[in-house]
Amino acid sequence: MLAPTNPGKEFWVDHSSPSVRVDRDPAMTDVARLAGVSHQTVSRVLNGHPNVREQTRLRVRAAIEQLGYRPNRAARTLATGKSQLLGVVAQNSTLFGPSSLLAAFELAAAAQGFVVSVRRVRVLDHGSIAAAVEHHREQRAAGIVVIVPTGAADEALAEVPTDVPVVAVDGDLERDDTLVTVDQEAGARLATRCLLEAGHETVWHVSGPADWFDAAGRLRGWQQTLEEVGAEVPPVSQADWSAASGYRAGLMLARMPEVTAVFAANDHLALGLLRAMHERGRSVPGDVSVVGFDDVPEAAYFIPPLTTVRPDFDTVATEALDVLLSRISGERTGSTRRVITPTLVERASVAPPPAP
Amino acid sequence: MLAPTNPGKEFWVDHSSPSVRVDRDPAMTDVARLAGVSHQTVSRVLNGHPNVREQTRLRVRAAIEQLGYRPNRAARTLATGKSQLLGVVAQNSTLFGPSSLLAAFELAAAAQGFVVSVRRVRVLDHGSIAAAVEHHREQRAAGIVVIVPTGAADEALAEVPTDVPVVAVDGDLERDDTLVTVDQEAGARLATRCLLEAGHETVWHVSGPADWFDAAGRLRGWQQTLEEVGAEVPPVSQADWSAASGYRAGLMLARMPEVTAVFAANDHLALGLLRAMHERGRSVPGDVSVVGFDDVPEAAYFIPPLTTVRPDFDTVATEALDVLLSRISGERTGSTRRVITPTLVERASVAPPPAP
DNA sequence: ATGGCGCTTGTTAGCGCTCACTCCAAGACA
DNA sequence: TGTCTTGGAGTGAGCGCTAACAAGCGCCAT
Repeated sequence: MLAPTNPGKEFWVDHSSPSVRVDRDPAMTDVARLAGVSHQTVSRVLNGHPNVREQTRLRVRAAIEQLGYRPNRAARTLATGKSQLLGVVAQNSTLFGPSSLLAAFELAAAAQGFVVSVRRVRVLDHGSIAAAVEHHREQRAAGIVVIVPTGAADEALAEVPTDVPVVAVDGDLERDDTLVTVDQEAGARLATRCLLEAGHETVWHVSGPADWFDAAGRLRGWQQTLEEVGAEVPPVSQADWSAASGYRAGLMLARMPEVTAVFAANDHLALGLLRAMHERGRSVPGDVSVVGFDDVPEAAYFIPPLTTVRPDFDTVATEALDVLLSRISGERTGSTRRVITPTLVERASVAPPPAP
Repeated sequence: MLAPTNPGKEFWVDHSSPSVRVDRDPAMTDVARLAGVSHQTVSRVLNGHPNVREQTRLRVRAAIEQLGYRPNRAARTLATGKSQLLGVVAQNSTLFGPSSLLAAFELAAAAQGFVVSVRRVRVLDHGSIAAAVEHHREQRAAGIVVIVPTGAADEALAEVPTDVPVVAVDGDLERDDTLVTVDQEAGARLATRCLLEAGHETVWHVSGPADWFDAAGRLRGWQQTLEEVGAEVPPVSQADWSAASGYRAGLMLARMPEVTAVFAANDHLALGLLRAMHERGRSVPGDVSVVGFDDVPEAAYFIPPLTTVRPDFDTVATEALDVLLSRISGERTGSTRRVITPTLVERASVAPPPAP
């Protein structure tokens, strides 16, 4: 029985020499045949197994090269039960923070030989998060990173089965036991203190959405700093993260002469604020000082250049990867929290208050 | 031989009733056993095959539910030779355009049941692009999207083997035969004409990096429009995409009183430009009018609000997906180019030139 | 009766890889 | 000389799924 049993699946043409497989990608057995070894030896070469004679190794490598062979990941995943796949769940946003984080994570993961699959959710509700995580579990992802900036997202995460390593980013320090995040409170403290030290009696705050941990943390840090020095805590302007809402808040604040210092929960809010002040004839930093948060690349070119707080998203990403990988390898099992401390970037939007 | 031959691989505990698999995720055969059917029937239910009795279908679904069964994608990929995986090659940037594109693509692909794996490259050189594409081929990606904004990237793409569908985004209209891109020239024409129609004698241009197709297209559109109306074509200020370089260009332009209208190749350049003008005491739009490109969310809150060109990245993404999927299914084979026309968003940074 | 057809279901053979084995030859040591 | 070890290779089973085929059933036309 040398002839193929199924003529429709003839892979080898026997009139050419050497035989050339047609119709499909070369597999390990094809390499083995060409190199005159068994498929197992090919596997050993591919996986860097030590007990292979140098000469054999070279023959196998040559055969791989000649055939243009590429290992089939699906087969490997099936055989080992492990994948080299890392899942990420992120919200559908082009906000600077999340984008930077994602890019840095993808780069770091690729450097470690992992494939990253990103699943975006339109809204941060329970069902969406759960579905996205489920999706990655179906792919047999080795580990999952979930960006959970709101309480609702965090609650969804709490119910995820624990048979696959999961690390939360931007989550709740009180709740998530495996978490990497920026120290929002520390950042807010930096911003607030910077304004107080410039001589302002107190600092006003334009806050991000109340259900975001980032916003809540920045609010807390701001409030605590004021209370520590015995400064009056003015009412908070609620906003979302957009320049538009910063502008609206700014329009109100511009009318109040007692407002001389404002800490905006992010740089885009600060941008809106700057424009409102400008329109209302209040000079920044002459009349009003402003500090932002995020250090977007453009912040240095706002009018005036914005003093802001810079969270190191690269570090957040690499730490998240580090924690995830060590959980995957099983060497870390308890709760692991990493909190990245941001730094203050001083530019030209802060000055002493105007003389009364 | 009822006892397992290998005691180390005992999956079934026979003292409980019904048998419960331990140690591994449930597989199709487990569902089949519980439902009292063959695994093939389970497969048919999962794949929506028509010829399954309703009662059987329900029994299978109940068993799936009870066991918490999730199909193993790796096994399916191996068996079918096809994956539901779409690879994306993108540069490591947090620029607004690429980020939006990526997010929109991921969302659209997920809606179609595809998994998206993103591979970032640090630099857009030949080797990096080739390696990233190769990586996706090794994953047996069903199709690949490559964002190729520069000539070097495009050259690398030209050498990619064609056994997997590839669509280029942001590439060269002259070269790539499967391409989705924004009509940069049309956008630039819109911007330039808008300034000319406001009464300016000519329009200056701050250009993006020369090796980017986007930058080259915008430059061409600008130049052609000026030539069409017989306006003088002033020298171009070369820049990269950053606000910093826009600022530097702006500093020069601010010193030249004959400059009354500037078209910046993107919004960030325009932002830097605005600050330079502001610092040098040239009012926008009183003395100088400015138009940008991209319509970043903050553009409406620049000082003054920026008139700009808006490319619809969502459409680019969905078109790219559409082209890719139709190539994967084999229904489209020839060259397919889709060019998305941008629109002008008029705000407050354009006005007639100052009276001489 | 007999054959054929449509519907439903089961059986079997892979997909390409890894893992746990076995096998063999060449030394080391008693 | 016999036995044990060790490096280098091969063999066979099986990961969980799909595709192709076969088989059983009831129904109709012959």
